[in-house]
Amino acid sequence: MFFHVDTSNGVPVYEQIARQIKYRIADGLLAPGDLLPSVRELARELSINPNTIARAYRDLSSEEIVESLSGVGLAVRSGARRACQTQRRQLLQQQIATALRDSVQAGLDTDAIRKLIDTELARLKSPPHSS
Amino acid sequence: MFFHVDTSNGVPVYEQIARQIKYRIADGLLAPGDLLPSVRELARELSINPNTIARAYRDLSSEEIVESLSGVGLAVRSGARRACQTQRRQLLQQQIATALRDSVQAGLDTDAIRKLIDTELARLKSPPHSS
Amino acid sequence: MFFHVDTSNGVPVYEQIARQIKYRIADGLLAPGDLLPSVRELARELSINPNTIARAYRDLSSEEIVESLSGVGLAVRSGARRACQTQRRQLLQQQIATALRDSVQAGLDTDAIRKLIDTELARLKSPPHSS
Amino acid sequence: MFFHVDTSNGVPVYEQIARQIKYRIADGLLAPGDLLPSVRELARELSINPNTIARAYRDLSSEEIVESLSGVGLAVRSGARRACQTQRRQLLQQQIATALRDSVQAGLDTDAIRKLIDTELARLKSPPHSS
DNA sequence: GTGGTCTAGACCACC
DNA sequence: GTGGTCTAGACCACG
Repeated sequence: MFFHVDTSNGVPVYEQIARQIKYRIADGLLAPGDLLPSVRELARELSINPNTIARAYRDLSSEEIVESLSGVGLAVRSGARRACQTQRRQLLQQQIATALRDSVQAGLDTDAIRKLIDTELARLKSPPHSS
Repeated sequence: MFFHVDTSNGVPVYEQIARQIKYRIADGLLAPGDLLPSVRELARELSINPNTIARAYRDLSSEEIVESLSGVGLAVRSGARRACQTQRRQLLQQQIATALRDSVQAGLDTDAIRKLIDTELARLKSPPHSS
Repeated sequence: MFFHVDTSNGVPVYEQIARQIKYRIADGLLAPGDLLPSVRELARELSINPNTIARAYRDLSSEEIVESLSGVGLAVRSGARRACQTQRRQLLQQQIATALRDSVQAGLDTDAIRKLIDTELARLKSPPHSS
Repeated sequence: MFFHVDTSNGVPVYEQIARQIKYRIADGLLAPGDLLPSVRELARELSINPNTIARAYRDLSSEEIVESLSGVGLAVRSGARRACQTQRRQLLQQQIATALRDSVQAGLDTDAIRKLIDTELARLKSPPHSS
């Protein structure tokens, strides 16, 4: 279990963790019945306070992505994959919608927006030398 | 001065205001030498805490977009337009880049992304019933 | 704002608080737009750690019962009353169903169950001398 | 020995098991002198951690419902039936009392409560399609 | 002033 | 061993 957490980008750590777990579930890397890494283990691994991990796990629980098997750990629930896929799609869709809406509201026309997008897509395919 | 503020989208109110002022400057609607509305006037107009307006203005000042003419108010500085245009482009570019990068990282291919974008652009032109 | 918390009955404190707030909303004692008592204030009043109150409030937030007005506090959301009423009804219904099911599973017949219920209802109307 | 254990209803598994054994004793299905199934046998049968069974048995022992016959197993004690019947009644009575008290405290009147109960009793006799 | 995040560490129930 | 609750206190963003 390798996660990437960036403590300095504004996004709460517990949310980064929850999100990455959801992505793994969406991709089938974590299948229903699989156990999440234990709170203490993941905390040690990421050098993060166990409570922060627990917070991420609690959120996943209350979203019914995982369920707590008392004394055993947290297991991915059966309907989780589909839910995670849906969530991811909605999240991206909303993010794109916001970016586009802001662009329009900032006075850019459709052509200018498309140009921006093309530039970025091209850059993603062949990432620049540095920044 | 009419601004659209949305208190429930996560973006700080002061930043929404500062950004919209920058956009107006970028478009030439606010020209160098023009005065911003007074803090208390704008606060009343938008039904917003004056501290919030003050914070937006302070940010604009420290970014050297506007300058304080003592006893008069805050005036758009001479080099502001160019700076605002640059900032706007960078901001949108970064936002779009993030959305696209996240989409790619989530496993969507270029075609799927373009499809999403087209859907959203169409929706922007003819906004849906409610949603 | 008076709440009754019992730290020794197994039910988590944060849940007792959240539940009592929901009941107040269901009864209209807290109307949409009303602010909850501040975390620190309620913590002081109940002699409870602020984090515990915050946990209750966070749960109410993620259930969309209340919304956070940045820098202002937590306000009851518009659809909250109905949701709280529904939740309360379901909770009680489930509790009663469980009690009845357990009674049946324990071998009691319908008449015996009804007798138990009548006894308890009578006791509720005229509470006993001591325990 | 067939038991119904539900790992997802909050009630500890060991308590569910202990309780069902008590119910059997109360009904005379397990008579004084009868042996409980061995820990490992019951654990295998229910696909449950042996520690959990052991915990249930330990509780029954310390409540003096069963006694350990060394080298033989756990046997139901002579006074057990009466005690189990009393316990069962008290347990159910308390559960029903709690449900009723909560209902009253939530503002339901006696008629509404009776209606709820009738609905649930009817449902228990002819269990619904699924739900 | 407000809520939100994170850390640190204690204690509990369950398996 | 597991997760869950609670306390205590620091720090931050927002109004």
